[in-house]
Amino acid sequence: MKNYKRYLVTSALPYANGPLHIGHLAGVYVPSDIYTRYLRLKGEDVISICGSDEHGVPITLKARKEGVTPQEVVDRYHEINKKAFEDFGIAFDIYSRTSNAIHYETASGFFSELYKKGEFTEKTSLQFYDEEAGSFLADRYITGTCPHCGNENAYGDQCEKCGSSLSPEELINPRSTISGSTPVRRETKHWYLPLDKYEEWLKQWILEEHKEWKTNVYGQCKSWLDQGLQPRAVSRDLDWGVPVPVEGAEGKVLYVWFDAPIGYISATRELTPEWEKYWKDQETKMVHFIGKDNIVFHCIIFPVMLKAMGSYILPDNVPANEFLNLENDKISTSRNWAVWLHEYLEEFPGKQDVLRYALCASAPETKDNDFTWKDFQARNNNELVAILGNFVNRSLVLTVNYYGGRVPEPDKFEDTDLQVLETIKTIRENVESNIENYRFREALREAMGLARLGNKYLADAEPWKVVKTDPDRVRTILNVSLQITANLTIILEPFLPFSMKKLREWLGAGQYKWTDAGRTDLMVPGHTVNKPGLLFDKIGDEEIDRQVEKLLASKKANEAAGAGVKPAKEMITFDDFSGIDLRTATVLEAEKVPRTTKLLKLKIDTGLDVRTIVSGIAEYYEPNDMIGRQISIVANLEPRKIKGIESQGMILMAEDKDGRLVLVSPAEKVSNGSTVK
RNA sequence: GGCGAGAUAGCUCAGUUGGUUAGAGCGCAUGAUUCAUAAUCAUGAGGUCCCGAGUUCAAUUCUCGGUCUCGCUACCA
Repeated sequence: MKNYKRYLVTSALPYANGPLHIGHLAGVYVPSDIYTRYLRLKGEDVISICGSDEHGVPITLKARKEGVTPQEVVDRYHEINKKAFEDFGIAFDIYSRTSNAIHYETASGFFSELYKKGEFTEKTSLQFYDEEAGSFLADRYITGTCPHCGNENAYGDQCEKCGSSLSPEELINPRSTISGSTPVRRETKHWYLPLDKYEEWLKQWILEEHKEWKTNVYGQCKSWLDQGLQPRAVSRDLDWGVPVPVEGAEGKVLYVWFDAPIGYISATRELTPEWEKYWKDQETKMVHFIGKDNIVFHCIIFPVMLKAMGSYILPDNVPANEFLNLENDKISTSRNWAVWLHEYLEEFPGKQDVLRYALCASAPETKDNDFTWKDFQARNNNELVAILGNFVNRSLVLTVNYYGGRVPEPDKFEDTDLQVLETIKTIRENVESNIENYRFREALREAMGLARLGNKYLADAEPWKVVKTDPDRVRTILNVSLQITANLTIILEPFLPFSMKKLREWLGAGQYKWTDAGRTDLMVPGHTVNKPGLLFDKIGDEEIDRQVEKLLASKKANEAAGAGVKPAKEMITFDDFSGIDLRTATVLEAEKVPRTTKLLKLKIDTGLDVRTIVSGIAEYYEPNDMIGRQISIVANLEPRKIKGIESQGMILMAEDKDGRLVLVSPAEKVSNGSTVK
């Protein structure tokens, strides 16, 4: 393995449209912080970079909805998140943001340089502009008639019927799917990063040279590379973001996924004038900590950007984690199903390490994982309190009781003592190799093994008994216990920084280095230790129940507040209503549309005729369940081709807030073709 | 529907380049112990290693098919 001179650790930039929750922490920030703290403790030259990702469409939408500017939205969450990270002990060297000047300058410069080098493909096109919605339309927001097969509902990028690849301007009679209006053509120019040009290089770099990447990461990269890469637009028509620094590019900004990773670079520039040695020296090891949803950007797109620049280094590894669930349900910001970091910090003051421990111990490293408050409580009470806190307490209390807190001079080390002391080194090595391979769960388990070892040592040596017969022996036993305790402050420091600081204060110890772990003379005879407090407190059922209730309450509040219930539509006239021909009908045949998940093709008897309707209900109704059923339909809806099948009408369905669909049927059997009013 | 990842003790996870009794931590049971926040230590019980077929002397491990979970993607007037 290559020896590096310095490390550059990046953590995914949290998107500044909401507060941080435990999912972010477990997936990205706790691991990256452990890694960084470990490297610092080793005395490595390491910087840890993060910041708010503040551009992109969702933020402009949120701002519009709240009637404020995008800047106000990002200011709000940037402050909340920055403070929450600090209070939680995620020790970034800098937490920057992509709306600041240095980022604009960096991102702009990055683009310009690639532009000058001719790395971009430029494409001027007449793009469709929706005047009602006031924006350019992405390809898939446009439908129209396919020039090849005449399918009236081809998409801007592809015709689903004949399979041909299209560009929106080829469509005949285009329509905006946003407003339904006919879009106008406006000339617009965009720049594309030709990922395809780098395909062979990527294959070599990832598939051949980085077989050690995690299977989820490697597998997803392979899948992208096997499918073949397409040029990817790096600009967007939008007024929120870094302006494209090219003449004639007014009203265009850098695509947020081009913009955001450059944030790592601008944050580094903001941090240190020596930023280039972290980004451009082959002896720097760069590691990106991210969640699994970001793999393609950090493994394909950003590396291509860096490679195209020429002078930049590439990530050595991208340890992407899976997702964390909460109490058996997906974490959701909009449904308020989350444990918010800023709230946790208020409700569990001084317990940063407990959450750090719980999240690391069951981090979603290899598959999605579930966080439960019960597990959190058990981790605290049975592991932090019972194993770690207890051992520390035992050795310190005994020392205070027997020697007034003075570290005893050891008498004679017996085999058992030497074995225990020797094991510390083994544990250190195991923790080391696990951390360096991004296996933080296992590393933590190993590290806790030292506290277990301590408890066992005390139980076997029984100083409280021996003290009556052989006081000299007890001096050795407690000396060994104190050496174990001192070693704990080193080995657990990356995981539990707050508690280990406290423990070092009790020991009256200074700041050790990682390489001190394994030493058996950390506690010098004669040195005085302080009377200990409790390293961790038990967490009672009431506290846990309160959190669970809080979650359930937010679930109920959501329902009560009608979250997910769509706002009322505009008033219509009776004439408008009577223009809709609603009827009852009976399903005669039903089958799944091949190669789709949701679509059923139904043949129905409407009383007027027998016709075909395609409906997206396959996830809720089996074809067999549908046959013979009486349903309600819109009979005079303009026919539409779906997956090449003409759908002549629409089935009425009730859709609840979770998207579940239920048939709206007559309560009793009526004749087909009965009008519904 | 396509692609990727996962499925191993009650819970959270290791592991097996195919080979006799599949491991750890926590929980649970029993015993020991009292320096310690009823903490600790020892012992033990718990597993058709997702299902089916195939290859093999031998499969939890390899191959094929399927089921379920998650992500990306398609699609849902």
